[in-house]
Amino acid sequence: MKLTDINAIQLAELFSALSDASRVRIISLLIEGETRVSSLAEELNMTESAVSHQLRGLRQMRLVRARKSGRQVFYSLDDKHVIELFHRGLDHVQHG
Amino acid sequence: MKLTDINAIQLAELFSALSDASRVRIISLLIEGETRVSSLAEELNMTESAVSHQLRGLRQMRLVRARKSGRQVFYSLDDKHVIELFHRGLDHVQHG
DNA sequence: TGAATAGTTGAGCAAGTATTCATATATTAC
DNA sequence: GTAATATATGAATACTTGCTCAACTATTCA
Repeated sequence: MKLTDINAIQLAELFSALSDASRVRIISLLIEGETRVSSLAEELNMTESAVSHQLRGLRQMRLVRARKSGRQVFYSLDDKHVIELFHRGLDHVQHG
Repeated sequence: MKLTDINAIQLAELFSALSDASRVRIISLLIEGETRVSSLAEELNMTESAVSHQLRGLRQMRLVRARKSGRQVFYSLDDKHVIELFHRGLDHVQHG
């Protein structure tokens, strides 16, 4: 496999994006389409602050993108590879 | 996406397996084939104890399997889905 | 203008994680 | 039997992470 240390760290960071149930649920909602922060918070039953903190991490990894409209901020996925990873993982946990 | 809370947690756990650089490197070596603990430790420049602790986690997630031979223990991958996830992730970090 | 709303941010804390170190167990060699 | 080797394990420690709370910015509305 001959993985560089850098690659190992980058891979770990990528998978870290999906290594928390809150982020998994955020990604799953964003797969449906662009969603604003307060809607995410409501659906996930989390505070807006908590959601915002997670979105910041996802933004820094360039996995989501923010679009501001008035005082609302709409988030959407910025990386389709993550969707593929998500679906592969879901297949795995759902049917072996 | 309609993800149950259970599914979200399971997904997060699955991705957690690859969310640490040491584990990523362990998996990458095991993709090459069955390897004993001390070889992993040497190649990864980690103590055998640290490797053993990580292997325990991977074993509990049923991602690796142990085969004992004399006083050595050989580990191999027990879940080919993880290899696919690994390769998808690697594609992503290597060429965008 | 001021009040209300949507979201972000930083500090602080509790819980979780990866490693080290010392010890324990199992197997082999003598 | 004892000594040496390979690995596993528990405790301790340092670090990381996810959340809450309070304060802040930006925008809309009256």
